Amino acid sequence: MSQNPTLKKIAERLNISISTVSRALKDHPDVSPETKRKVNELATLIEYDPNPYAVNLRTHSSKEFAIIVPSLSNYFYHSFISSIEEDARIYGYTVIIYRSSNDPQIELEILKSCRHKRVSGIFIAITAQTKDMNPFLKLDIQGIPVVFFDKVPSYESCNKICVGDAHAAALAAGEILKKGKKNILAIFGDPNMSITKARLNRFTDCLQESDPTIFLDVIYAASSEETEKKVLKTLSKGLKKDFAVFCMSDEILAGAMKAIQRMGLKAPEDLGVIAISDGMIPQLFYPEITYAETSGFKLGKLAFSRMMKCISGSSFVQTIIDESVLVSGGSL
Amino acid sequence: MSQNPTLKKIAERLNISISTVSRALKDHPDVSPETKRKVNELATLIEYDPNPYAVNLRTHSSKEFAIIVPSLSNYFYHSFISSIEEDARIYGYTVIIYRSSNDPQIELEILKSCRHKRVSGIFIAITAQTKDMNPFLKLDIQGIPVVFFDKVPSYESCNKICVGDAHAAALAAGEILKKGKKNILAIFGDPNMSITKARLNRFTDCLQESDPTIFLDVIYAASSEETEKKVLKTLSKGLKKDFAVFCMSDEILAGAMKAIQRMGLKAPEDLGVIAISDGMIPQLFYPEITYAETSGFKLGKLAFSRMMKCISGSSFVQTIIDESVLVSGGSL
DNA sequence: CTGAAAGCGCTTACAG
DNA sequence: CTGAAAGCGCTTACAG
Repeated sequence: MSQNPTLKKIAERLNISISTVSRALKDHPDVSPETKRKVNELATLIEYDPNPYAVNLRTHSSKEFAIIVPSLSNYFYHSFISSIEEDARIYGYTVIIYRSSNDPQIELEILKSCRHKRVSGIFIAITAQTKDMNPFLKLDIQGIPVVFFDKVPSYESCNKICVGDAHAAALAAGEILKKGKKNILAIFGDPNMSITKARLNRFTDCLQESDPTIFLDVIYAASSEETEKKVLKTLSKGLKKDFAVFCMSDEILAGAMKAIQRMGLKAPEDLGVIAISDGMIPQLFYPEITYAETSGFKLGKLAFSRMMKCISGSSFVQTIIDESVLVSGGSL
Repeated sequence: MSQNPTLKKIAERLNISISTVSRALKDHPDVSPETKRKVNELATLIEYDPNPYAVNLRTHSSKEFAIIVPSLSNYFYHSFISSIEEDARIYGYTVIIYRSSNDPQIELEILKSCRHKRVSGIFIAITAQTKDMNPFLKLDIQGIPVVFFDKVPSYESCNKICVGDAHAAALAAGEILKKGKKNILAIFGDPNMSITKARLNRFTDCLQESDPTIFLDVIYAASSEETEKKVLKTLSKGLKKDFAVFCMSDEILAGAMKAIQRMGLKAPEDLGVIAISDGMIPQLFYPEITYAETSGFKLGKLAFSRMMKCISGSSFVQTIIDESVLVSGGSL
């Protein structure tokens, strides 16, 4: 059983005290250059690395960020996570990824575990049912900063980094108008989610304000399968003139495309298709689907810099909105 | 600053020793029922939860599993991770997810961090370039079991849980033969990966043994984009009779489908399409793509039970192969 | 049945 | 410049 190298071992081998070794390793000004050299040499040789549990027990800091997401099967979250990991690495932080499975109960357990582990900070996209803000306030009191992203609570006084839902919806609506579409089938997700509300309101407002003659059919679907069924039903009634389908998310886009292909229809010839998306699914089709991009990567950068401000003691909270751009794929 | 509840606080309030509190909380037989009751009551009240760092420092065990994957943008890994998380929760373990980004250097850092954190066990899908087995042996010596899954090393003496690569390839080949396809374009990924070799060998063997008149064109592509380009080139030379495309992975399937759609071709009328896949991408198309399924979920169950055997002291190693099933989608 | 004590590996105020 | 000592919060052999 090869034991891990410890400060004690280095101290013994070098015949100096543990305190001095500890200081030498942190380049403390008190220690002589000569001692530092010797200590560092040996430390490198035996691959010394401080025991994180001991350090944490002493210092109460973990150099660890937690990212909590409802689901992992989502390209948007991947890019968010990648983005955070990239920055965290630079600052010497480790990233732990937790998945709440969209279950408030599991989310609560994860939060508790984060509290006990005294993580340095938490990035979280909450579940659709998360109502109780108390666990988050508790974390705050303990000095663990929380940065909400994407799926955020309506509670005012917290740090939120959001996709510009309204803006993305406006971009999509604008493109629909530009292309002269008059009959719109718009499909939205769970009406409880903050993002659904924001996207829906702006989308309908934009269309109706600009052109009152537009016929807008709004439907909701909780899953890809439900979307497919509902779209199929609508399409099988026959295609209207200047028809376009708007999908508020990737999941919905997947279902809609299934129905469209099933009916043997082609975009943009038979109908227009446009979505709000992270860009993965739109690119699987030809022509690629036109979409308003929600970039997890950019959101990650914004969230990380907000987090670092919290850690360095800034107590004021902020809501940051990342505006999307329109990516034209030829489907509209 | 609200301090965390500790054993000491409970002991003080109840006027008993810390040792007794500790024992009462673990339901140690030495402690009187009455004391246990009082301790548990107070513990629940003040939401006591042991400090994981202190526990680990004492016991050298973390009740934490690490899952290391090259990439997160992969439905197969999601289902694997979900599967492990599900089981881990039951046994009181936490799961940490790490992403190596397919970089052996980052992988090494992660392994080191796992070692220092003394995780209870590691599930890992290695990068395409991972050659050095030493870090894994070191972990083994330290008593940290490693279970390789999906992307596994060729090194014999370790625990491996694999997709039945050869079997999946054979399934696909069998289906191609059954449908009477004679001209096959087969697209494979990085030839260094163990899974590429296994899939390629069995695929070609199956086809050639059963029907020597079959014309097989094998190409390699490192990415979705490269696949698209190469398939486009092949297709633009004109379609052969009884033509089918085989894609060894989802990434390749995505690229191939792009090219096929671009050429305005339809499966199964113009050509057959078949893949080895986890099932997410095949279901985006209509008709759905026929595929040999590699189920991350099942693999997770197998890997977890292997891990638990390692933890309970079994020192013998094992390679487990999970055989796929064919899912017919209508594209062949 | 209960408690005092040692120790896991580290950091840091205090003393020299 | 260096070291002895206390303490983070827990567990557990030892003693009673």
